[in-house]
Amino acid sequence: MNQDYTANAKIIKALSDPSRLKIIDILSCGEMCACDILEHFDFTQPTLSHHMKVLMGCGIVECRKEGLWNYYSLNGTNCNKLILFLMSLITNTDDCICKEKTKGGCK
Amino acid sequence: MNQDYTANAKIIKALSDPSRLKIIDILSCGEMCACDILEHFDFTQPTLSHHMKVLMGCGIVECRKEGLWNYYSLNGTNCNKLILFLMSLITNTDDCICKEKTKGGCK
DNA sequence: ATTAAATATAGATATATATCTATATAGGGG
DNA sequence: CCCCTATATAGATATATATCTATATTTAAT
Repeated sequence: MNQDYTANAKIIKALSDPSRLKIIDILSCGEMCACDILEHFDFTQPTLSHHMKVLMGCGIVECRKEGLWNYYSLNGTNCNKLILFLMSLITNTDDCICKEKTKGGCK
Repeated sequence: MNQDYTANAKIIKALSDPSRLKIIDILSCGEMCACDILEHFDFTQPTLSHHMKVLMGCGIVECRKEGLWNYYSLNGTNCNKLILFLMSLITNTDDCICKEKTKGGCK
């Protein structure tokens, strides 16, 4: 399997959860500490910790530690790369995996 | 949980698999029947059937039946909607879920 | 040093899913 | 009607994951 598919699938998988989409939405306003993010949700602190780990594991979110607090923010570059990947994926480009259509019968 | 998050998470989850990303890439060239898509993969026909069901279930792929063959194609409108959702998600907009940053301490 | 607060980790559980083999269904051709 | 091909479904299995409770770690303040 092409490495691009695998690497981007990991990022996309990190975004495939409603709670994590909401976290991304929250962080789009700027950096925020975990305890303030948590107030937007009904789940427990360890669950948020898990979600943040997933989002950081794929490079879409970064963390700045300051005293007791973890300040999280979006990695804008990686967000943009994901958008560009998806746009190129759905766009018929010259280097597309298939060269010709199959209209009029298979094989 | 906001309905947008849930609905889009379902679409994003459908794209969170390397094989399904490859299928999207293949379909970006135009419609293709299942048997021809299958030739790009090592897994079995029922597995492809499963993947196509997932991709259709979220509205990102459509199917046109013709005789024995199923011709699959991307739903361009829904692809575009997904891109737009992601772009609005990572962009700090007026209707963002959080109104102010938390610089300088939490709570 | 003790305490309190923020976060992380461990372990458990329930659910989802990617894949397989085996079988069923459906449509076309002879 | 019978066979072949394309696709779907059923059922099994192994793995992943979202969540919880309980506990550990880290850092600051007193």
